Amino acid sequence: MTTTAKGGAKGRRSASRGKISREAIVAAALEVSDSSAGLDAVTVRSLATKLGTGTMTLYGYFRSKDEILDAMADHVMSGIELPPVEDETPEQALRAVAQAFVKLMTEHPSVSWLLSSRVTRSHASLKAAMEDILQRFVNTGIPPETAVRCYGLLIQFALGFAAYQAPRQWGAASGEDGAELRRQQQHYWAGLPATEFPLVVALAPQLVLLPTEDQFDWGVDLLVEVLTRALERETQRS
Amino acid sequence: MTTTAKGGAKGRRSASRGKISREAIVAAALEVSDSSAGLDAVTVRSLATKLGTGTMTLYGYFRSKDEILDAMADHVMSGIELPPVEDETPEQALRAVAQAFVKLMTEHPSVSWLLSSRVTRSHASLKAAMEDILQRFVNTGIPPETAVRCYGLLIQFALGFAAYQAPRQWGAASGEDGAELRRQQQHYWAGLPATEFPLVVALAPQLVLLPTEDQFDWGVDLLVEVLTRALERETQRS
DNA sequence: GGTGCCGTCGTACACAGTACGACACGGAGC
DNA sequence: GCTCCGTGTCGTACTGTGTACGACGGCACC
Repeated sequence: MTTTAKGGAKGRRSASRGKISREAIVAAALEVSDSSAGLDAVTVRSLATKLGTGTMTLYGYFRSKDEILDAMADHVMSGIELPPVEDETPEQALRAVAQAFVKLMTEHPSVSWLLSSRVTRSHASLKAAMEDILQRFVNTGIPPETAVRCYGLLIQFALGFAAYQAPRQWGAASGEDGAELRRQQQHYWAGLPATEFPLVVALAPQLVLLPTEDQFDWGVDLLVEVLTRALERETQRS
Repeated sequence: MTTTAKGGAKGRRSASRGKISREAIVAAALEVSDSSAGLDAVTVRSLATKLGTGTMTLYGYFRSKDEILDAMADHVMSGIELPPVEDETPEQALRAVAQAFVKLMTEHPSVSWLLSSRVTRSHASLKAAMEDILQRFVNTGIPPETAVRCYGLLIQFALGFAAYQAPRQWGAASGEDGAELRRQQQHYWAGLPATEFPLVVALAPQLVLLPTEDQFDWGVDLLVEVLTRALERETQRS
């Protein structure tokens, strides 16, 4: 390490005085971002006042705000709950991982944004999750190279879904509920000139349903099916 | 319209004096965000100086910076190039749309972020594209409701892929090239303790390839295959 | 009882978006 | 012709952001 890095080290001697800690900061940040105002409300100052400290105190625990965001992604990712591994078929494994991901996303909607920019960034629990998931896939007989691709595809799908869904939830949290928001959106689409946008107008009810659980399940079903099929072909060829 | 909205109207009498216009602003913004510095570099002040005007002048053409970002997404989306429609199978249509999307994303990498938060936002060319794509799907015999789901799934996949890939490209643009970046990342993964992360270490070469064109094609192939299969089942059941 | 170290945080700076109001100009009316 | 006004331009300033600097104060150790 080139810099002295006295501050960010994890070793900090048991939080000497205050009840403030890395964990407390991350918890506060997640609380803020998940409730109402979204990621934008996560501000160094807002976190500081929420924790009852000065702004600059936080910089004793993190070198920058970006590091706080990383820690948030890290923390959320570490909370991924995979059902215990027992004898699994590839299909079961794929589905379990997909569902665990989407659970994560719906619990921390705002963090999907973080993750989509930070999955590649390397941190402890993130890596651990990656290892776990890959291991799980390989255990079911999926060839390692294919396991990587499955991993990528599933994450990508889950992230895309969450990112697509998140704005609605934010809107919902900041006032009206999701159903009302959908209703408005539907009327907007339905209100377009039918001669110009016949399909959009006709399919308005379906369009607003795009970011629903149903849609996600549909996608997962499809993905799992095709992945398992591809796997079968692969294994039986070799 | 409740407000007077004298400024933002499109009608502005032919840009009276300067060569500045809505289009010029959007073009400058895209130029900035696509080159080197990414979306963060798109700043009202930076755009103004790039256009040789005062900062506040831009607010005569857009009501807020957010509106500029919307216009960027709008413009990019309007540039989507779908091959001419002729007799298509559902599979061909799905593939064509997927490829058009990813082409868009790779041409304007930074904008994938915009789109993933703004696809649902309703603007002219965005809607037009949606209508076009839906129409195309329906023309090949895909039932309208399923067409909507295919649309959602493909967009989601493309956005997820682009978002996953974009950070690398940014990094690449701001100094080293992509290959070098991948090499570093690979060594990072390979350098983890092998006892703790055996699979990550072993699969480092594959992991860095995740955000590659190949990976995208693989995903598209899978998606298209499974969608067409689902379609066949659906049509033959009814 | 010093003495030094380290966590805390008040202050300040650069930069973001944007509201307000002054300025300058081109055309309409006399 | 000059005046007046609408409209496009933009200088200034306000709020809010992330963060560097340096002063303060309490604890452990000699």
